[in-house]
Amino acid sequence: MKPTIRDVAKKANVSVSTVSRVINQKGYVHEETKEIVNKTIEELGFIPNQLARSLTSRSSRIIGVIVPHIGPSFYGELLEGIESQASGYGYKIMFCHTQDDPVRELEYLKFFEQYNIEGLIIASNFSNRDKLADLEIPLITVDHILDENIPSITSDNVKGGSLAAQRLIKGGAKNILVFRGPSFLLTTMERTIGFLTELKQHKLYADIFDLDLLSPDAGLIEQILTNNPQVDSIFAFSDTLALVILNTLKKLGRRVPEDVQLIGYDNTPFCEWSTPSITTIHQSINFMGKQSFINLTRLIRGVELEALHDIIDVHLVERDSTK
Amino acid sequence: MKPTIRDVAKKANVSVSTVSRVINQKGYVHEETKEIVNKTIEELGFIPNQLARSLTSRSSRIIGVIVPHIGPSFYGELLEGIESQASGYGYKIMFCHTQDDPVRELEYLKFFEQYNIEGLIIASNFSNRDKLADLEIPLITVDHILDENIPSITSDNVKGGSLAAQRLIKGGAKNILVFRGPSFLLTTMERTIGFLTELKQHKLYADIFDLDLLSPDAGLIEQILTNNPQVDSIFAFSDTLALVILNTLKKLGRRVPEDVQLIGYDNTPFCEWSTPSITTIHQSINFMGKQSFINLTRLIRGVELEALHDIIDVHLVERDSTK
DNA sequence: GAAAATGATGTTAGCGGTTTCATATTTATC
DNA sequence: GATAAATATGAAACCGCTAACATCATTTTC
Repeated sequence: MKPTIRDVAKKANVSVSTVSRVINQKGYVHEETKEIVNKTIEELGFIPNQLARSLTSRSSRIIGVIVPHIGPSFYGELLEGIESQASGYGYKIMFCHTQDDPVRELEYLKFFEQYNIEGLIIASNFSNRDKLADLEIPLITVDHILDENIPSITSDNVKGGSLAAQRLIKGGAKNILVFRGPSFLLTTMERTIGFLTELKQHKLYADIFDLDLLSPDAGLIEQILTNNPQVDSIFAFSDTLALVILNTLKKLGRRVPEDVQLIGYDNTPFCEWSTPSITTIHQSINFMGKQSFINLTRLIRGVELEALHDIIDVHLVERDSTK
Repeated sequence: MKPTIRDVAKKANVSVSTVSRVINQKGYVHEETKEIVNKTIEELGFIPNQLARSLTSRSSRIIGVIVPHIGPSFYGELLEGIESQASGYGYKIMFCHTQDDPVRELEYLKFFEQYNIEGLIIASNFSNRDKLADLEIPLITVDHILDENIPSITSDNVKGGSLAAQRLIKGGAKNILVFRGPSFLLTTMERTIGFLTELKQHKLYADIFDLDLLSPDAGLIEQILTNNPQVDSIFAFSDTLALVILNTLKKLGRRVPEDVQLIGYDNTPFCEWSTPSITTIHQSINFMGKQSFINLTRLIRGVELEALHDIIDVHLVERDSTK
């Protein structure tokens, strides 16, 4: 049986409240007593039961994280960022992946409530927004903005789109194609706006196609590229997408970047390993994770946030797929 | 304030134990009473406090998962497999990533103990093995075998090595290079054994180099390949590695698969998108995650495992990088 | 129809901590 | 030296829930 605070108290010949004071470094405890208690804790290998502590203190030291999935790059890295920051603050994270299923969202929300989580980070496109309002726990969204009033950490997608446009224009873009993600995503819209605005200033425009960012339909891409023989510049909204496009271009005998320039998004490692390597927009995903946790702890402590919506900078990574 | 079981009891004009019986569907409750209680629960939006439940029932419904990191493919997918299975069983997972740091391992172990986790899945090469023995909670390792007596789920790495060898031999392999991971990993050793054993039967052998599987040193690879102009077949222990090798080969003007055949490992999505696409060994990572959770719940319930060490099958995925 | 079994419900003692309050001992203040 | 303030400790209530036990009504059994 695990030793409890009472075991420690008995062995150290003090009361449980004294032991509690020592553990929590709170209230008056004589230096000598403290030493005895600490020694006893050590001897017994006593580890306070966080579940019991949470019951009285009302702080579980657990935060919930909701992501749509984990497998491919983005969310895994985000999760890693959040977790590394959280552990430094003595918080544990409980995560779940909803696969964008509204029913699962609700299930998980209930789970989280049962465990008295102190805060919640949502990195998925949450459907049950009204339920969130009832939740009454600090909440922050990452990579999405669910509501004006819910604090968020997002990447500067407008700038990302803008940077991509600038780079393609610099390379002499005339006939431009955009392969973007689903249009209901905020990130998609923002990048599109940034990109098109920049083009407009140079009296350019682009044709836009909506695709799946993670497992793009290679056949569709081939068809689009075949139908657009004149294209000289492409902006893809994920590196994965860029990779498939690159491959298809090669297949069709178009040279990159000589015939067609290509820019991806995310700066995933394999951009560097393709031939040619892929120019891309770098997002500081890990940092976004860390920052979201930091802001969440502010909310938990009731400290005002510097900005309700925190926008993390992006930058262009020049490689060989642009002129 | 969140409603408690007492609030429900008072409003429904019953005792707390009756409410408890209704919640847990345990013991005798009159059908009518049950309905009243359920209705009251609904009205009040009562959600039982799992922390308090855990305190008495001694089951936290939390399991811990330790991975070295999450970012790139393998562990993210594993985590996703574990989580999807766990949530179906009403378990929540708490995870941490240790970055193979022994100090962090211990910190996390303590964290987990505080939360009375019911079981632990370790997917990292755990250093503090003696501490695990003290832990007294069900434990399972994935992708590693820490100890003869600790149940494990691993991939059939010997077969994986063997399959790769067979395929390369089929393609006429004569001069073979192996780019593997760090030799202290069990997976590395097993694949090596499987591969070399198969070669030996055909009176072949291979030169072996140890590299980093996730962020391989491209310069070193180029050097090795330059020093081995006669090489006609390469087995890389990760797809990432294979991709870098592929790229380097192209750079050196060697054709794949005509001059050099290449086989990767893992079957990550981008194998399909490179030119040529990469032949690889498929591991059922998600399934391993699920299976590890299922076996863990057996251990938690005290049910005998069918096999202490469960080995998950692998298979070859033929693509264009082999002859 | 009395004894035994079953159904339905309540009372209460924990689970392992925290925290308030009471009490006792020092130390500081005028 | 009396009073106030600071230090040190313990007893006990409580956090929200479960579960053992007690009680009483209703059936079943012979």
